[in-house]
Amino acid sequence: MDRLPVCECESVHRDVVDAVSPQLLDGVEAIDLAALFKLFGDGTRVRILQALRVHELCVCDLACLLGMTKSAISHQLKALRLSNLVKFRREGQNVFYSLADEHVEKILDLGLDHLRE
Amino acid sequence: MDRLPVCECESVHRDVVDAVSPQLLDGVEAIDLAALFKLFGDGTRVRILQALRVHELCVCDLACLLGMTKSAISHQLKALRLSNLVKFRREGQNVFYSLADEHVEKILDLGLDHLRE
DNA sequence: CAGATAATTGAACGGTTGTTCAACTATCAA
DNA sequence: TTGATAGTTGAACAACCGTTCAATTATCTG
Repeated sequence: MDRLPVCECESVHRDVVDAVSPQLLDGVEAIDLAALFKLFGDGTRVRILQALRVHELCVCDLACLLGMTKSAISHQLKALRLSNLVKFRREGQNVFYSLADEHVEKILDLGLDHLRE
Repeated sequence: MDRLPVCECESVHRDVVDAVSPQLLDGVEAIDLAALFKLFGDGTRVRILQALRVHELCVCDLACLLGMTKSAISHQLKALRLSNLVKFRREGQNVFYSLADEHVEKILDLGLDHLRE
């Protein structure tokens, strides 16, 4: 992700480029935004998130629903947790997960809208 | 992405799981949705998309704006093109790219909203 | 036609990432 | 305390992904 001023082009549209340039996402913002969407970019994680829309669930329930090991689920939940996409509460031996806020649902809905045209 | 009925858990919450199960994304849907978000999950691609919100741009312009080679940009544009996130028109030696529809902008905005709390 | 620039493509390389496996912690019950 | 179950963690491995590089196609100009 270098920022070298590489520009081999002769016929760049200077006026347009100059107009767009200040509205670009800076490096940090682009990386943060990409990191957010990256979390939605995995089949297991979107299934987890979609399931949590319906009801809070423990790791066990999710493993059962998705037909995967608790370890695999737990690893993905950790990623979602670290980015504040899900929250959790412990109750005895169980840890129940739920969606952190309504942004998550809106993003899922927009994605589904796009797929279904 | 197997679908083996692996469930090591003894204390699954049957009622909840049975209620959530029919509302799960099926395998294909989850993969398609993840594939869509995966395209937003890269710093270069989100910068390209954000730039195209402002004005249509040729490969040359984008390479200049992002400080990257035309080859790298072109590879990413191909991915965006294949998933109908951008459209393009040729004009002489230039190929101008622009966003395919307003879904793309909405998704970017929701992501930015989330980052900025 | 030949030459120059814009853009695309495929192979290859290195870094990232998701799952598995084994070990570990935490909580409850006897 | 001991044993059982829920959940977490780290290492390792394979699969995936983004950039680079070189070669190729497309278009315009002289």
